[in-house]
Amino acid sequence: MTSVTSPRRGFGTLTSIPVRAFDLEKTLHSGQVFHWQKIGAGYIGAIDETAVYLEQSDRILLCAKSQCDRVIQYLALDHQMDSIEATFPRDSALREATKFSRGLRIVRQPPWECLATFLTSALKQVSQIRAISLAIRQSFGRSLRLGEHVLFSYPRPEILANVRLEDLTACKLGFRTKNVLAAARMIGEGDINLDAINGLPTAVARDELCRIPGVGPKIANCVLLFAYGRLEVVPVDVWIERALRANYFSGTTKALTNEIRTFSNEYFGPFGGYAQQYLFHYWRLNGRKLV
DNA sequence: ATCCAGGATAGCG
DNA sequence: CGCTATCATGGA
Repeated sequence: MTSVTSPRRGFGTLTSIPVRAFDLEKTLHSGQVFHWQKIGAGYIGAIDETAVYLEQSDRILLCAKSQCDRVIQYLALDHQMDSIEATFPRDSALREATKFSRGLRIVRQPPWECLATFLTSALKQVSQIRAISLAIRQSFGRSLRLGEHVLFSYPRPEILANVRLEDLTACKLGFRTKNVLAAARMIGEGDINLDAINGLPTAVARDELCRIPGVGPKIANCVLLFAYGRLEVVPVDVWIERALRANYFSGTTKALTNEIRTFSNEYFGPFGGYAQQYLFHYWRLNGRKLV
């Protein structure tokens, strides 16, 4: 970190963090977090209960000096991308996806908002997940001022546990409403301890998360990867399944979903979560061109 | 209009 | 165990 500072209208004095193999926009728009808003050359959003402004130009990331440590942690700027990518299997599909997605980081998201957000993600498009996240934040979150802007934190489980069903339904969660309420209550009552999951082996942590209604293997894996830093975990969604079918099972017409799941968490290695996210990002933006 | 979306689950055989 | 219908809602 350097002492270079730079003033930005309304966002106070910003500090420069040198970064490499990092792309802010890719990271914030890769289907991990859904609440960041583009403002001019930068982004505003909440990291937990703190309002943050972020702006990147080339190999410099700007943020408020007092928030540097938090930002570095959240954006996982400490990940050694060269070492991580060196562990990838060397096939052409992943190589292409890696070239396209380089700079994307797997963030360290607060567990509760990650869990709740992915509970709302089932059978929804990214744009709708985003709309739901913003609606829940605006309806029940804490308002945070940032210069002339107002943004909202994700409401704590104790808050959501006590909202009226119809008020949450108004956020367009559809059939997922009752699952979010149930999750908020389990955590509010201490039946599930999200902090304690940090200390559990991944398989045990996954079982624990799956006790929550609406959480199955895929959503549990998303939370393990995006909130608990289990970088070996590979969530398999419809996009990844398509990408894997097309690139690794092209001959076999009827590869079972189960086989694909088994394959994915053995083939991609100790940082399979990153490989998965690169493939997801590439495949989602480029359709089926990659074969 | 019809199909699909970063799935999970109860209910079948 | 494996398979299927179903769950709200909006976008393509």
